[in-house]
Amino acid sequence: MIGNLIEYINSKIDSKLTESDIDLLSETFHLKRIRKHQYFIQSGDVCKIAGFIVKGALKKYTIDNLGKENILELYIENWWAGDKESFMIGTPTPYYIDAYEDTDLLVITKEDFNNKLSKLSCLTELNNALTERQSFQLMKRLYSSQTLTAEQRLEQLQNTHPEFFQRFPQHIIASYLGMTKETLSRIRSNALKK
Amino acid sequence: MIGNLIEYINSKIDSKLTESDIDLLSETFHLKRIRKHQYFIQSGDVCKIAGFIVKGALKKYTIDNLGKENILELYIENWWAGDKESFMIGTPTPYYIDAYEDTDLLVITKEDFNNKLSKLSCLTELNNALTERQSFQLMKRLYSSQTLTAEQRLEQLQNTHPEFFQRFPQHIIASYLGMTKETLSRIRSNALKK
DNA sequence: AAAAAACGTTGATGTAAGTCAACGTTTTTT
DNA sequence: AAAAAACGTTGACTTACATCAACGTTTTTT
Repeated sequence: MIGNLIEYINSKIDSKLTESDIDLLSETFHLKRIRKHQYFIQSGDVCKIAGFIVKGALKKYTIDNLGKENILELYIENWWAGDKESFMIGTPTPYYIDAYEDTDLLVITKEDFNNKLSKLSCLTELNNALTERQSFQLMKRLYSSQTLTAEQRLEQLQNTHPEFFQRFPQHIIASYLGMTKETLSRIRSNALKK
Repeated sequence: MIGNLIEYINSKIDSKLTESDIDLLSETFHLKRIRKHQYFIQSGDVCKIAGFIVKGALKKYTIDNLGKENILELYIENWWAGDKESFMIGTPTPYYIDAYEDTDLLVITKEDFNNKLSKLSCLTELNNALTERQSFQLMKRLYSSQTLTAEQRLEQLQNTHPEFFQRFPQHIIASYLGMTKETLSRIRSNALKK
């Protein structure tokens, strides 16, 4: 289990993790299993853990006053799940995250993150790099959301994250793209006719 | 001029800048004046400088194939202007940034940022904190863009950034909010009738 | 194996917001 | 002071996409 995390970190940093780094990681991260449809976090929670996905798939969303899910992020293997703002600052999260497949996570508490992992400078750097990357991608998604048509947004997602289409059903993809499942279905059937 | 930057940094960090820190900053940042309508960066440029706004107002936007501006960010005093992705990674920017008012910036080159400022750990930390904050805000804007009506988005901006309404004309605010100037105008006149 | 739930599609209809165009007012330029 | 540009508003019309509803298929649960 922890092997996936080690491999992931090594692939993202310039140096390599030492034996003692790996020991530290092994005793700090814990396995958490979530079955399909179970929550990882719920709106109102303070997000006290962050999780690295070893296996499985999750979705992050809000629920509006009509009970409709608005999906904001999709997560699969080798991604981090959680609400970073709530985790870092300690504010209640407005989001839900639940498992779309049975999922294995390696989780870490805020305390361990602050106390134990701050010693691993490569991890702090990795965290910073990921935050930065996340912010670049959000900028692009915001731009797409404001300026592209539903059809263009679909095409873009097919280019940037083709794997999502293998893992999530169409109505979830549609919500992630900010459109209804009916619209997505019609776009696809029109595309076929061409 | 540099006083504004010092004051800004001191207000954002836990400690205070030392005399030698201030000397380093003074010799690293340079004043750049941009007159109204001039570009700070243009699409295709590699963004080699980042700028702290001492006085003035700028807008960041793309231009679509019909020549229409899509405004992504608005900047005023005490903000940083630039395309961070292009600045950090060295890729050509897809954005334009130009001055909406005559603007004074304190700018720093990528080389100086890497070589000189890496010595100031408080600045690296500030940079990381700002990136993180930026990413949280982009998440909220993405959510708003995908789920709120034009009217709700306007109301939200009036709460979060009332200052924009003093500094930018309505058609710029409208574009920033992802709607047309006509829609914004109609929303406001409807709101008045209530 | 049967029942229930989840999923995807299609048609009819509704609507929020965009487009186009004209016009008055304010600001900037010369 | 005159001309030009920028700005904001309003009306008529269009459109992309949402909503509502029904139905067939596939997957999951029991």
